[in-house]
Amino acid sequence: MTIYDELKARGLIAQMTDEEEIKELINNGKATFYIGFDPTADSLHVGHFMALCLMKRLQMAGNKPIALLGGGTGMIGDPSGRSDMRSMMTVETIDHNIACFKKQMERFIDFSDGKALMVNNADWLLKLNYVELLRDVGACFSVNNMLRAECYKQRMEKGLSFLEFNYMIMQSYDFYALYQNYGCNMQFGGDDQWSNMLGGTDLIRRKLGENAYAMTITLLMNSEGKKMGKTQSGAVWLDPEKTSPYEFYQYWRNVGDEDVLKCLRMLTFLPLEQIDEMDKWEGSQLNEAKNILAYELTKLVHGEEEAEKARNAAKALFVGGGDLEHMPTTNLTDEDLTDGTITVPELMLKCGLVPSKKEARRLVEQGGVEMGGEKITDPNTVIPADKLAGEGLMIKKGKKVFHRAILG
RNA sequence: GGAUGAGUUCCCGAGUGGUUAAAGGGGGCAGACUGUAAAUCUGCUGCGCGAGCUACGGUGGUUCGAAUCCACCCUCAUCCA
Repeated sequence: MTIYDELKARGLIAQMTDEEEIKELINNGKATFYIGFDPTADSLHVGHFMALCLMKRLQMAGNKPIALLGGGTGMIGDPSGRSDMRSMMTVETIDHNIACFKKQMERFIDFSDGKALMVNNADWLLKLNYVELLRDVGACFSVNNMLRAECYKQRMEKGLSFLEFNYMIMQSYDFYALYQNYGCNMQFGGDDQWSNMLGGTDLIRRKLGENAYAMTITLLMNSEGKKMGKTQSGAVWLDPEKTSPYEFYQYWRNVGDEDVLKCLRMLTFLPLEQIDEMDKWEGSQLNEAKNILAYELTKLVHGEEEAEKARNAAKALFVGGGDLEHMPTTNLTDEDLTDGTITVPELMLKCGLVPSKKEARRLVEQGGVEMGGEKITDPNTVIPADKLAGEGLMIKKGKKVFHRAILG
């Protein structure tokens, strides 16, 4: 199976400029392609992870990836897919985020011996001279066309600043620069990047009279049409400090029935035959598919050891047996106690299980809290220190949030 | 630069001097049912044990009392230049 067919079979391909040419390039390892990552946060998330997987897949097929860090484009902010303006980031934030991205990418993509490159568009974008740039590439862009681009159209009502309007030009310039300096002939990106990417292939054609290609990958949406990889408290991060391997595992363990197979195809490296086999499963059998999905992804992102721990913890908590050692834990000290005791709302707050004590009280009143296997019925219940000693106290919030509090 | 309109709690959006921690919806959380799924039904949804405190773009003011009235400022949209 060719890499192109595989990508297609996994449902990863959304749009592309020239199917035949692209097939030819990537199937024969002739593509030098780039994917851009704007440093909008201090960790990569699931969307980035898909892009990294794609890089890896194409790299394994002999193509050369360039990871482009958006130190320059991050100064502007991509309006694509947003209904409001991004808040501007300071240079310090951008630099810090880039450093974080770098660390995470290196774990995932092999950058040794020039097998892949990592470059920062700050290196060329920041030194551009305004008038020079206008004369150089400004004439190649039609404002009429730009306004027709989906990413701007959506903003015509809410408003679009000139700053953001220029994002497409910056991204197009990136492709143009990479094409000239690194022989980069393809760009990949999320489907929301389509118009920005076309800007680049157009620019290369107009300026150099040459062809470059673009292909987008399907955005990972759940069956309700929402972007996956988001929780009510924000993104599912790849940084274990921001989203623990256990939480990460649980996120995937809890995807909807309709979404499991899609996720397996798009996100894991499991052979397609195996996934097709699982496609026949139905009903509660799908739970096994979810276990596999969660395990595979945790393994990819956090390594086998962490994946095992997360799986064991989940097993212990939901099924019984297994060890409880790796469940989410908060260590308390004597200072957290008052006269050797702590109230239930306070304890839950310290464990980060609730945003406020009020919320904890509400939960208790609604019968959503168990401690040490017993339902708490009175919010004023006081927990003595000895219950928190040793193995600690197991707290259950709702049906599937488990936490352990240990004193000392 | 001119004219008009808007900024409300996580989001959308009602409210236009006290009875408003603020209708309604969405989202979220909890309970029931389940398969750690979906759908459905029920309850909750600013903080505080409480007295109470903090909130309606910002700052001042009028008033016994303001999200609601006044002044100035900021931000955004629409039309005109």
